[in-house]
Amino acid sequence: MVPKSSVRWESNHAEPRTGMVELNMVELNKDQLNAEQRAAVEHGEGPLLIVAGAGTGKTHVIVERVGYLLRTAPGLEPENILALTFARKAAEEMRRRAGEYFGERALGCRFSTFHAFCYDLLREEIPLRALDKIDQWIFFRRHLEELELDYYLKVSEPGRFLHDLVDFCSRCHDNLVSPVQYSQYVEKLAAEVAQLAKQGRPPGKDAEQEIARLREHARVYERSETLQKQEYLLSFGAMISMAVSRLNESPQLLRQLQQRYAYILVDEFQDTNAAQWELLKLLAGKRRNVTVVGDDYQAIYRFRGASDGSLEQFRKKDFPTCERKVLNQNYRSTKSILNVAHAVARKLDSYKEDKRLVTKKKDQGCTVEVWEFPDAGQQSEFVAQEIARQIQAGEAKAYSDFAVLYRAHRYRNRLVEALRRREVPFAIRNLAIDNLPPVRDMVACLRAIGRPEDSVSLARVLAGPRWEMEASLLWEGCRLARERQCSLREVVEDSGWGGQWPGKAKLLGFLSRYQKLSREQRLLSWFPLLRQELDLFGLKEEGDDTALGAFTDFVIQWDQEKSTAGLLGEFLEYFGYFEEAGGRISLPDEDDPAPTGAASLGESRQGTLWDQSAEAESLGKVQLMTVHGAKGLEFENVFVLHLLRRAFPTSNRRPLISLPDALWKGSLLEGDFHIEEERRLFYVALTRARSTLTLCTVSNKRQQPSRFLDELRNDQLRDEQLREDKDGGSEIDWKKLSAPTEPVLQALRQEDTIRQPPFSQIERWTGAMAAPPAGSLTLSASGLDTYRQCPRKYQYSYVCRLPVSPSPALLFGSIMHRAVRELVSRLAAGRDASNDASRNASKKAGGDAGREVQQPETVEAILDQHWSSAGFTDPHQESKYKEMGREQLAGLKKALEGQPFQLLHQEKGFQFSVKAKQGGGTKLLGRIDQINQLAGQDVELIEYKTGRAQTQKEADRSLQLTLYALACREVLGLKPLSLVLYNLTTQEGFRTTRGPDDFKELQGQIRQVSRDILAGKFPALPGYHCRYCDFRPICPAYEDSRQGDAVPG
DNA sequence: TACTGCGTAATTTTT
DNA sequence: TTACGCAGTA
Repeated sequence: MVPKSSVRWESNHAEPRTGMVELNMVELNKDQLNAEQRAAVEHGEGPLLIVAGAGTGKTHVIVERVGYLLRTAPGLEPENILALTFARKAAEEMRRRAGEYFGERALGCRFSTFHAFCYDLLREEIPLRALDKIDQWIFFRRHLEELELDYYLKVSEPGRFLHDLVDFCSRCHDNLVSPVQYSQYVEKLAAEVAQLAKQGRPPGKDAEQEIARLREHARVYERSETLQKQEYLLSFGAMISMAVSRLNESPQLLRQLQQRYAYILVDEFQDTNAAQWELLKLLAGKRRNVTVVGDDYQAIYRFRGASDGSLEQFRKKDFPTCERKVLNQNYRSTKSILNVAHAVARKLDSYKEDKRLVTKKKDQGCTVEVWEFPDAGQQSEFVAQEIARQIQAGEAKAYSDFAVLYRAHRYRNRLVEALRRREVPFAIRNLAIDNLPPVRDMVACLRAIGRPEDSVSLARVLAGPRWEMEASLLWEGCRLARERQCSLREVVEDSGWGGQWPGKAKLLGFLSRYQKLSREQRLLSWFPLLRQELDLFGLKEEGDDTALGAFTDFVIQWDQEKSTAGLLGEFLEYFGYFEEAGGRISLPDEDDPAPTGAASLGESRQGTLWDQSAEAESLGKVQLMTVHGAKGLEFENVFVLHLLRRAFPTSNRRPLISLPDALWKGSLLEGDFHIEEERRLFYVALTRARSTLTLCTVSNKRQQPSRFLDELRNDQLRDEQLREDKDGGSEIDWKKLSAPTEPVLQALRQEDTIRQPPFSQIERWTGAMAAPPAGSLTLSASGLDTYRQCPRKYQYSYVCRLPVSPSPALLFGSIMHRAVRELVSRLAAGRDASNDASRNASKKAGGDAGREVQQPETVEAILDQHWSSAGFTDPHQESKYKEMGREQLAGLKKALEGQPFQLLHQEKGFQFSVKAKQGGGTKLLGRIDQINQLAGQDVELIEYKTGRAQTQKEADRSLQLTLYALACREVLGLKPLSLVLYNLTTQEGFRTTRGPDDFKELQGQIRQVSRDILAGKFPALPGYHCRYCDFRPICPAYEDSRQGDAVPG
């Protein structure tokens, strides 16, 4: 892994750099252009396509061409040059270099991203505000009712499909499909379907449903666009498409721009989408002085709308007269690395022989290594160990010479732990700070102030040392709140409670002081004060400032750009949606100017998470980032982590709502385009390395190496056999770590003991609640289920008894249970005595009472009688639920009408004990919805479900049903011959049975769970269910430990 | 060649 | 919760 000779290009960097990663080719002096580069730079008029492979000086050529044009084009002023790219940083970097090479005059050129260019263009006319994806989600969520969702509405989770809808709209913009055009497309289809029906070929229900679904897309797109326009909001996609519209509508403006921008240059052209492409053609006008630079192999952004084959299209379709220049002299990587990269490129559809990269480095460089590990833990340990070793041995000079790349952020966590253990400094690009303890403390504090009913957040706050509360008192308060069915806050405010608690007055004063402020003043006016006060709590640790600074910026931005009155309540609503939409707050880069008034608030973002001595500082930090994040960067030594099946390449996930082919501009996606894109991503990863490249993978029973590695190995074998093309084969050293090395073993041994992230105080307090008093354990079916899903959730809910407000879905369920009970009892009564089943039914309907029960007014009346709005916060959601309730009740009635039944019990409570082998027993509690008599002691149990329709399999496996059947036999002395799980959503009942073996198994499970509970075993079992868990604000599984610093630059 | 059932894992990001 | 890939079957 040691470079045989350390070829260093950065002669102007005598000292090791600290963290700062330069874009490639900075090192080349402007006069050092090779022949191809020079030809590209000195191209005259007309369209020019520069196909520039990785490390061939792409950006350098653009900047040089800007300089060349300024020097040579007669009468050309800087403002006549427009240089466009995609990332803000890339645009800034171009501008910086142009200034550096050609002086101040060059700064007069326009260096911009496509988005910024369009945004500015549109804002010249109307003041607009940009909406990112998350904010667009929130916008949709707030206007849910106006969108009139039907197919895409899930009542229990109204935001469920909003990302899909937002993505769909965005794809329309990318392809310049307007709401009208989409609607026309749908109506044309609808007409065709209708035509078929006329011809006596009924299209079937599927087609009708499909049309309805498409119409819903059209409606959402049209409505959301109208609403956004009304509020002067602009999504990313709309920036481009609206700019194109504006240019089309205003020939004068277009002419003006065409005259102004005599030369247009585009970097990373392979990432353009149809809309950007159209914009470019418009701006280029008749002069067509467009220079585009790109590399098909590095097109990795099709998932966000970039069209396929932009470079080919440029040449073949729109600018057939263009000149094509290929840059293939690579200044970055060793020959070994390029050989491996070539082996990958060769497999691409867009492969072109003339693009083959040729290294300018003189020696071969060291062999590329592929390491296979028995598990992911050892993989991370190895990488961390290897980096530490190379620094210690002097094989590498600085930590900042290392980069570790991964496909997705989540593969980073283990590595972070491993690096930290070895005290290797590292920096993470795009680090989200949302789940860091100080930020969570702050959010909990804001919620405790603004939402008195939020007991979970208050509990987190109360655990802070400042309030001098004992853990036992907190849990006593929680238990009391549950008993009184009130919030923790109400208990705390009760003057008769907590007399022995010294900090009580201080806490109440604190809460009421900020509550008053929060109702009267903008959040921003008192937020710094709160932050300062929290600093005094004694919880502050190193690095907290950095994270809290980023959160402060987030609040500032919200206040200045997104809020109306700026009050806390509005912020909490916004933030709740922000979290639900999956929003992340990232650390800002240190070289960015503070976007808002952070400095004026006395903030500092300079704090680092690592207290480094000056000596350590000079070694920089290992760079951790995703492969996407690494595009455009280069590093001396690159590790690529986790090259596994299903991890890299990932498995394909196509969008839920796709734009029809007929509306897709640009070439259609053909073949296995997902694998193609992943392969290009792999290519990008490989070509980041200058001297050493190490690929890591894992192989065991469940995990297998990536197919990309298989391909490399097969290629190598084939080449060795053929020996025809000495340079063609990838020379890779395949290594396998079968037995962990001693340092790795040591580290793994340490893992359990050291891995104690600085969780919030409440985590320690929860430990005090470990064991409930022995011998008095009571379990319900839901308690049992909860423990099995996540023991920690059980602890919060049943042991600590933290009060939580029931979710709308739960409220609906309990209302429906009561309503169903009434309906069933009326139906049963109606059958027995066919007179007064319904007082509300009109007499005019006449006939027997059984029919009277079917009158819709009765359903309405029953539902109204049991409905309570308490707990529903969203009126639209409530009315949707009520609508569902009506349908479900009506459906049930209809279903029951056809099936006579003998009602024996309703809501029948039970209680019995399961004896433990030693010590006391466990008391089981529950209530059975309905018991019908079949014959004699034979009965049928019915359990109603209002949520997602359960399946036969779920009925067969349901613990709840087993428990009820057992109770039925043990307590009621009845024989449960049949158990029915009845779905009110589908009016489908699944019938199942339980036998002695099932009861035995259940009792065994109950004993096991009881033992674990009494032993205080409450590990958190994180999973998808965390999304819906009330205890997220205090759960350690949801809390990141502090991580590395943000990458500057 | 489809279908069905189970186990596993849930991207990447532009002002 | 859901959707995909893989293995086993009609």
